[in-house]
Amino acid sequence: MSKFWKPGTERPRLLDDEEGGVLFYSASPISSSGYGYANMEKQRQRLPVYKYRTAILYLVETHATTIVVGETGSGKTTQIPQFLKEAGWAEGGRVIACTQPRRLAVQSVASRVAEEMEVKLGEEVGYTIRFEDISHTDLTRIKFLTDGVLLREMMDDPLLSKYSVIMVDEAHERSLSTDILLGLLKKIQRRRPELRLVISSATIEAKSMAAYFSTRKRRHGPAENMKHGPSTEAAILSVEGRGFNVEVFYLEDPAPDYLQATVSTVLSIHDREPMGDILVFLTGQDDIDAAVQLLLEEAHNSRYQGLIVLPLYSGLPRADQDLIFSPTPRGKRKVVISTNIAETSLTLEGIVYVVDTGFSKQRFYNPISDIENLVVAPISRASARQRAGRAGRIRPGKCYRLYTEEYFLNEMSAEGVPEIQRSNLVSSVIQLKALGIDNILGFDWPASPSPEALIRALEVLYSLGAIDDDAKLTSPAGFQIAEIPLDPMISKMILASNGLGCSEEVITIAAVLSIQSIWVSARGSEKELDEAKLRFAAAEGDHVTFLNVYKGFVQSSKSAKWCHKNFINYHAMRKALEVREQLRRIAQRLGIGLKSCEGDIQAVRKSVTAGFFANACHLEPYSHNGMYKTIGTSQEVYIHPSSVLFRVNPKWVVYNSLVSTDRQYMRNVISIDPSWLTEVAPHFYQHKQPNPMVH
DNA sequence: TAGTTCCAC
Repeated sequence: MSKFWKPGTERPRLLDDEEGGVLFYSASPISSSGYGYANMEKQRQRLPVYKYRTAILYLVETHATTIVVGETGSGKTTQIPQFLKEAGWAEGGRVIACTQPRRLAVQSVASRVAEEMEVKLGEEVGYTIRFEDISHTDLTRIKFLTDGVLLREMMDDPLLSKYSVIMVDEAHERSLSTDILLGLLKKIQRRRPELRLVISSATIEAKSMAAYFSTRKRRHGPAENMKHGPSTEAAILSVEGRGFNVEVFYLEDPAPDYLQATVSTVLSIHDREPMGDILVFLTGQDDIDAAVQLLLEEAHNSRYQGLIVLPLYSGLPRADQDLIFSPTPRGKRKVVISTNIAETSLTLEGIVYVVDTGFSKQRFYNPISDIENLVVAPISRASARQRAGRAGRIRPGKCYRLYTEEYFLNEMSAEGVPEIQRSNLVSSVIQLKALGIDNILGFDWPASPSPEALIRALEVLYSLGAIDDDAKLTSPAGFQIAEIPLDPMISKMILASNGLGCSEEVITIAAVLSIQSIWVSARGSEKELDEAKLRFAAAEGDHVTFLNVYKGFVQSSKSAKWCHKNFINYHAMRKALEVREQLRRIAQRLGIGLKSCEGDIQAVRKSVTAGFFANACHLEPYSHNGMYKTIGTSQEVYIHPSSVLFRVNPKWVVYNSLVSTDRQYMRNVISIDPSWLTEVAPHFYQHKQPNPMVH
């Protein structure tokens, strides 16, 4: 039995014990199915946000920016856009926008609001996400969209002039596109004082967010301007949520092995606590598979019968993910072992117990080495609170934190590092350039990225020919690269394929590169996967292999069965088709004629080189273990074992990306002729001539 | 012979 915690021996803690933030109210819940007699309007009135209707409308009327602090279940996302519409903010052809970081949220919130307003989705209430525009130019008054889509809309309409109010939801998550959007909206406000912003944020961030939106440069215009316009001080309004109390327990002493602590805590809950499902937060597939294995072994023990153990992570095949949502049979207890996908992206009903290991995998970017790393790191207090909240959705719950209270209060950071400070910024910088933001280093960000990361991004864009000596977008290349919604290196590859007569093929490659993985990696069938890969493997490398897979998929009439037989992820292939179709349309708009090279693979390889010349590597002479060195910085790198070129080790290669584990591994590799480097990127290689005589 | 949280245009 676990020696890490003792039920009943610790003082129960409510979640509002730190920093004075009231996080969960124990008001009685309302499920949408629980009140058969209540009509939609009555349900709306029961939401906590309803009693703030007048206050919200007053603040939006009188303030340029209103920050609404609201916890899960407050109803802010579905109700505030409706309040605004009812108050007239959508009159005169104007539109109310509400952004979300995730596609799924956009879809579900939009259909909920259309239902409440009793209108057809896509007319008065609509939504837009990538690949799906369910909105109507003339009819739609409330529009839900991802923040990425709204950023794209700015390319056509930089002042977002059709919107009267823009609500940015989940701003506390500090995703890359949310932060860029906030920075741009602040700029737009200066030009459009009539625009209103509503920003939904979590408790702790609210003040710094308000300060960000309140600092306004003094204008030289007449004072009357300020008198008649809305206040430029951001208003803050707090709305309680409607979760249940969640009791939080901490370890008395730090756990030496969080995997073991997880297993014993789960078994202990199963042993002593009333029925209710358990959600465990671990870091990645490896940990999760190991924990599932350990628990399944225990489940054979008769004491622990009745445990249904399920893994959950994004790479899991769809059918396995769906098991999570099947109802728990009577007398059984479901244990879901998940990555942080269950923290925000997926909501599981029926969870009463949460086990929080205090770690997650996080991306970190080093602008000096230009390498993005995925590392296991401690979560923030905000994340810990979010995880705990997952236990309080259907009734009062319990959260077991596998770390000490002292650690939580004194060691954990209050907030995570915003994504913009952890990422490669090449895509973001070109997007800002395309919107006319010339002074990238002076841009007023909600959280400033490091100057090194910005400079590195500018360097990459310069080497791609996307910006000139004055750091201005070049015409037409820079504008075209910005227009294509992909990594600029991939966009450059597509542009180059035009002149080389292989745009058909290169667009396919670009589509496949932009999705996670087209292979099915089921545990225990690695050998079969490798065999399947060999059926498609091309001597030139992974990019050409993708072309073979795509061809086979199309020849099979896009069959799911064919995919299954060949260890190919059917859903990934469907997505690749969608991306390909979008790229085809954009290419046509840019005047890139669709042409097939009819098997002239050298043209394809040259196009890849034209985008990824900066990732060129050569095999170390006399290397026995396949060690390569990068041309630019002479870093040691190796071909990833999942590549078809693994152990083939051509002398010269370019790679799509690096992953760092114990070594730096190149993923998606293609062999090249080094003379192409000076041919496709003379400006880049004129001072560092790759020497074809190395071998 | 390794193994990747998540999101998005």
